[in-house]
Amino acid sequence: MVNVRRERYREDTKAEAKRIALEQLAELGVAGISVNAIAKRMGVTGPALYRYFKGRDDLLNELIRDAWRDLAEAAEAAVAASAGESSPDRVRAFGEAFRTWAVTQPHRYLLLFGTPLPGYHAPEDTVLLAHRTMSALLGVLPREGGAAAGPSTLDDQLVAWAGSRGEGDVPPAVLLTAMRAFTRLHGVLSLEVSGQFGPMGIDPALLYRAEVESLILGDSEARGSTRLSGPG
Amino acid sequence: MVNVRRERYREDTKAEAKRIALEQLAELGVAGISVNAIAKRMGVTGPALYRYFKGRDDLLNELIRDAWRDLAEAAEAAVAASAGESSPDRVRAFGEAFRTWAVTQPHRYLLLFGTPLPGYHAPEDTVLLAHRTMSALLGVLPREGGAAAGPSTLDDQLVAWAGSRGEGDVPPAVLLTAMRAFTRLHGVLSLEVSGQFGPMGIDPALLYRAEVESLILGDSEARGSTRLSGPG
DNA sequence: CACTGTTGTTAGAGGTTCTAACAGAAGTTA
DNA sequence: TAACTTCTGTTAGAACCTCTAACAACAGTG
Repeated sequence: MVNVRRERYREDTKAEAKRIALEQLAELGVAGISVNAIAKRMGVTGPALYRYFKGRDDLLNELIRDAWRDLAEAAEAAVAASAGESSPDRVRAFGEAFRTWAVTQPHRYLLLFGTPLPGYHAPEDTVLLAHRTMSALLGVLPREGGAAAGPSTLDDQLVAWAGSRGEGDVPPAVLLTAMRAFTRLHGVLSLEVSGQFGPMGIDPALLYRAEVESLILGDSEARGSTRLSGPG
Repeated sequence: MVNVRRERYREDTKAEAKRIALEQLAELGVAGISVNAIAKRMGVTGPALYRYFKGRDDLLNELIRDAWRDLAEAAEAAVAASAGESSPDRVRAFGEAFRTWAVTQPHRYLLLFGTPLPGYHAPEDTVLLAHRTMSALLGVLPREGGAAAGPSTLDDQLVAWAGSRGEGDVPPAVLLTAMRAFTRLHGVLSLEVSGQFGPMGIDPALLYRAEVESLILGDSEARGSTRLSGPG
């Protein structure tokens, strides 16, 4: 029998350290996460925490992995909750869940999508967790014809990527749509959580929803305002 | 006569410090920028540099301002060089310039669009420099009808923002197009420079160009693949 | 009871930002 | 030229940081 008691204590200690680290992250960003300060707040000396994390980077990597898992669960929950609804409504549900997750904890969103840690390379399990969010999005997109979607090179890359992730049956057109949906939503969210809209006095939620609708409508409203090349 | 000689020496010293800071930024990110290390590399002791920068944050703020100016100049150059061409071609030119600037110095792009420095609030002159890039984009978009573009609230905010920046004559439809163009391009670039496409094996340049074309075509190709709501 | 592994401690090396007090050089003015 | 002011550099030091090493105390096991 492996000492389950020690194991549990160890998990609790790590969890509390990460909880405090998230508070520091919210307050002063990644640079504000200090192993020493966490230890002090837990009532132990600095080096004690090095029994639980190989180093500061190890702690940060765990925070990143936790965040990816958390985001994936939020996306999957929204997708599951919208089961049976129309594809547009499910895309809206995904979009709302994605944005809510981001704006309620912008520091965690930035941990995933902001400036990467120097030298960071996502380990395989983290890549897998990150893919789950994309997979949730793929689940609510309609499966359309298998015609070529974009440049053949891009199509090939998309198919290869999906195949390596166990989604080999998704046609490239849908993969491309998912990818573009993701980059568009992220484009708004990224600028929002990094405060770029602040000085402009623009409500990013409206812009975000406009982008969601544009994806759903296939940008048909573009004929009215977004289209750059006129009829003449 | 104000001491022009000292002034020049002072500017040169600051410029060299910032040059080294950019090298550190490229190598180890913002966290790798050290006033002490810069001073050592310049052959002086650490505190000497505090005669030139109030503190580390002051140095970082200057790097940010420089980057915004540099980006604006790149965008303006592309727009100027494409004078006389069609609007779609000018949008392409802007898009290419924007992307080239970003991918040739990803650390600087991340300095502007990545995780913001904790507590950072852009001073007015920096906001102005940031706006110049957006202004360049506005310059290559076709001026279309003044019909309502998005939700009236958003339209109002866009008009108010443009008005405060001396672009009161740009109709909201064009402002909205510019804003959406910017978020879409940034969406791809952001994920590219933060390395998110790496594990996917996807070439972001192709995705980026697809987004540029989608803006130009008013997403008419959406009927083929991107549209989510089918005809039936 | 003895042994092993885990968890905590203190000490310390080497790094950081930044302030204070001081020395000397450069520029200005009488 | 001499005196004065300003600027630029120095060293010393406080207060933080990460992380390693050596040691003590504890928990669990044969």
